[in-house]
Amino acid sequence: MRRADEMAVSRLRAFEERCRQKGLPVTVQRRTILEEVLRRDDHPTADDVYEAVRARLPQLSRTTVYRVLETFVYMGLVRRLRQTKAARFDRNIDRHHHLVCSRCGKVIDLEDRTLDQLPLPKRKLQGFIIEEFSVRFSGTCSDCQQPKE
Amino acid sequence: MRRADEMAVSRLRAFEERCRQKGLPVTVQRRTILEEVLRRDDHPTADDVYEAVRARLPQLSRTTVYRVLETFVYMGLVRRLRQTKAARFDRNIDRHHHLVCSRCGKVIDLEDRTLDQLPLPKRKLQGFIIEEFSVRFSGTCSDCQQPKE
DNA sequence: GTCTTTGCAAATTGTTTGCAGAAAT
DNA sequence: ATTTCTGCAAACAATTTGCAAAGAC
Repeated sequence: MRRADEMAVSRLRAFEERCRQKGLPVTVQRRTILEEVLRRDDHPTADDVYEAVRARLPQLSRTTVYRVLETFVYMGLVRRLRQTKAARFDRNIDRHHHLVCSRCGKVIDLEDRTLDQLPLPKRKLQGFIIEEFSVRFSGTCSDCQQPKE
Repeated sequence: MRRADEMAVSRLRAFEERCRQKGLPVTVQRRTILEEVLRRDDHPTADDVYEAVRARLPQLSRTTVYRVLETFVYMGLVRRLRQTKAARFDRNIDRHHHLVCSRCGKVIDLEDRTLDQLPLPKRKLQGFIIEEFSVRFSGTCSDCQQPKE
């Protein structure tokens, strides 16, 4: 079993655990949507997830996908990104950074221990209580560098 | 004349200059919308700008605001932020960072020379040609820390 | 006069809501 | 049995488009 699969399995267990704690039902939709999001590293939009999961659950509605993803964000299982017009969902909840292509909107994860160690400004910055940070690099991805057109 | 006003005046001149270079007409709408955006440091949405400018140009349409802001982004006069559901526009085009309130969505600029000096990863990172970067801190702003409710 | 922009209305895209029936605990 | 979820239809929010008239150069 690959590393990524193991991670997904343990995250699915954690999900069921947390549902029980909070009294939330574990439904097929929730499990299937979570599997899909954990499987992907391309930060799918709600609609991407909908299209992908519909293959397995044909009666699934777009509304449910939105609602379930919202629940996952609330539970801290996935993260919502707003770098592009449609929100994208990120299975990676650890501190990490992003490369965003300014032409096609593609978002790629960047793990970088050096960046992670940016000192979190000592607690209050302009009255804010800082909880997280991440660095966003923007530029042109390799696909978008090609086309002369 | 205050510092900010001087900046706005020179930016308005730069705008007219660039329009001439590119053969783009300088219209009342464009000048008025640009004045409004340069006046504000609160990253207004297209709709905020529309509401504000409508006081001076009552016949202005929302469509025009969207189109004009798009043109400004294209010309490099302002920057578009997508931290919240509706896009916000930022008059500050120099390298800077943001504090984003995770409750109310407010975005505050952060100037920090130390952060600016993060070494831009040497040219190609995962095939990307990096052009810019910025650090985004998220947390709870002072207004949102109060309400017990 | 020519070319681009503007305003309007309508279409699109992304997301949310109300409600009745279905599923999970 | 109780509570929460799901699907549907419809509402809503943000943004975009087609087209004729108006404005800038």
